[in-house]
Amino acid sequence: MAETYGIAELAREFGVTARTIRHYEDEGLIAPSRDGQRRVYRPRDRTRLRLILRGRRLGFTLAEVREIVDLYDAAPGEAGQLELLLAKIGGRRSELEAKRADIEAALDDLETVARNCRKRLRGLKNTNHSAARATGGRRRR
Amino acid sequence: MAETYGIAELAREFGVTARTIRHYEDEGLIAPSRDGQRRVYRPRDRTRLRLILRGRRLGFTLAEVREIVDLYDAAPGEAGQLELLLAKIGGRRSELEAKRADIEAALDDLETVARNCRKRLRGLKNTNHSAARATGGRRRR
DNA sequence: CTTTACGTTTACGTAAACGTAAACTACGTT
DNA sequence: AACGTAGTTTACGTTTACGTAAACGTAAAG
Repeated sequence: MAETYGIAELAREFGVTARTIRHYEDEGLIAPSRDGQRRVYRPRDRTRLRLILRGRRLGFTLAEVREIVDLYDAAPGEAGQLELLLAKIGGRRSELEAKRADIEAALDDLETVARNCRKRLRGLKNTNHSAARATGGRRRR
Repeated sequence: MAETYGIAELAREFGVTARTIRHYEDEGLIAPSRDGQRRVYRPRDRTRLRLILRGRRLGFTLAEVREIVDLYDAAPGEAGQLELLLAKIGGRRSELEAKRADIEAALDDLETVARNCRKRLRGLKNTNHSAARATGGRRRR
């Protein structure tokens, strides 16, 4: 067991460049172990990278993403720490729900435009058909 | 009627700076009318600004946002145009749905962490209670 | 008449998130 | 021995999305 990955391998899998992954490391979002000088990524790092990229797709900054992924491997800790962690999670959840609401709204808006669009299309087709039967020819007025 | 707004007014309402709004204009995302040199925003512009900011919150670039908002006031057009518009809308809808899926996944993940967290909290409390009754004192081990 | 509020353009500055290139190492292959 | 592949660090470059400052105009209020 103990699956490992090279940086190029990981980069290919996630469709990013090695530079990007190294950048995330510079920013403290990921911390692969090393075999001498070479970075060695393990499943745990792979998971983190997945979370990072998902965060980025959702428009979070790297700083925000770091805070989010850090929630995932917070030490077991004592009661106070756990409650603080829960509070942070609650905050992030609210943010995500707000974004989801934005998305729903955007989808609704797009659907409205699409409906309008289809209606006009039907209008056009009917007009063409009537005109075709009435004048035996092209549209035009 | 014909409600109008100054740039500062609009900025306050949406919690952005005037600079930001002007920048959106520079980038061709909004085009207020003018009273001499001054920008005059009308309800239509206000709506566009809302759409722009929503797009930004969802992590779209200004270039993407422009393409999106442009879908909203595409000219009535002919059949071909309408179908192309519908196709574009379909594309954007897919993007939004992908983002929504990302959000759902993120929410699920957070919920899992929270559940674990609460479980450990309950564990701690029970340990404390038993220890308190058994030893009349603090936890530890 | 000056202050205050709001507005304008122009232009340089900046933070974030990488891109890109250089210069080098190390390993397995041909 | 030369080559390809994968990796490393260092460092300057670039794009995006504004921030910030300068210098100025306009109009109502004290």
